[in-house]
Amino acid sequence: MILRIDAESATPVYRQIVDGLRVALVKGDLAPGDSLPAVRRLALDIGVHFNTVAQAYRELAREGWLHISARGGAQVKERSMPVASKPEAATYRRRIEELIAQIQASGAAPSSLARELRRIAKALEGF
Amino acid sequence: MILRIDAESATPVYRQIVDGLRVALVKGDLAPGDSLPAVRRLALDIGVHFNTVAQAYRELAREGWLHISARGGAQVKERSMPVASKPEAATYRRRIEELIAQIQASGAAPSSLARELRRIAKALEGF
DNA sequence: TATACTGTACATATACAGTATACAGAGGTG
DNA sequence: CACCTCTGTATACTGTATATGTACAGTATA
Repeated sequence: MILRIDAESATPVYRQIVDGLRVALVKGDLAPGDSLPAVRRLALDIGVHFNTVAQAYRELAREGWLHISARGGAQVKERSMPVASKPEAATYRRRIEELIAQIQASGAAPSSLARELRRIAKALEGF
Repeated sequence: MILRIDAESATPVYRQIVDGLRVALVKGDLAPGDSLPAVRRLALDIGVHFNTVAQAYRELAREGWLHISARGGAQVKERSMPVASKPEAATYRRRIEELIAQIQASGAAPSSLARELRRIAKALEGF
């Protein structure tokens, strides 16, 4: 389980878990049918309380990614990608721009940043 | 002052203010020497307490964007872009991927998303 | 000095994050 | 069946973060 948690970060741990797992789910690294580690197991690995992991699992279940059961634990659902409303670009443009501005403000070179964005854009075309 | 606040959002208001202003600062819409609205004024406009705005201003001052004084209020500093350490792409790659995954999960079409990323990348080249 | 404007400081109410602990459900094994 | 062991859940509790109310201090101007 490749999942780095930054205890210093302002974003809460449970959301770091959600974010990290969601990336794996969207990319397909976690495929339908796959089992996730038990909450106590993952909690031990990343050094938090198991309830914090459980909260993250519940959030992903709420989003439709996981199916949680008493014995089987958390499993990736067959119907992975939720059937949400297709949002307009304007809806998420601001959020991307805010993140980019934040990264730029931290001193990242615009050219390097642009390269990274193109790389991700290219990867997206594969879908 | 174009600054939309979403009271429903999970991200706290003061950080929405910081994020929104930082975009304007990085883009240059807020240039060195410009004065920001008084805390009570902006607070009235967006419908929050002025202390919440003050907290946002202090955060941006801490980042080196603003100079705050008793009479002059908050002004954009000459030395806008902070002299931070140039972070490696790997440092922020994960954060971008997390945001993109989140947007994808909400149902955004990858092609539309890729187009948006390229647009931002192109804009970055201008710097 | 009086006034009117800036941002600041501090106490408070409330919500959120993380943990400890006890619990309930499901399946295996004596 | 009784028991054990594994799963996630529920509740209570502590500390932190957010937003506000109120009082204050600094600064320019009439």
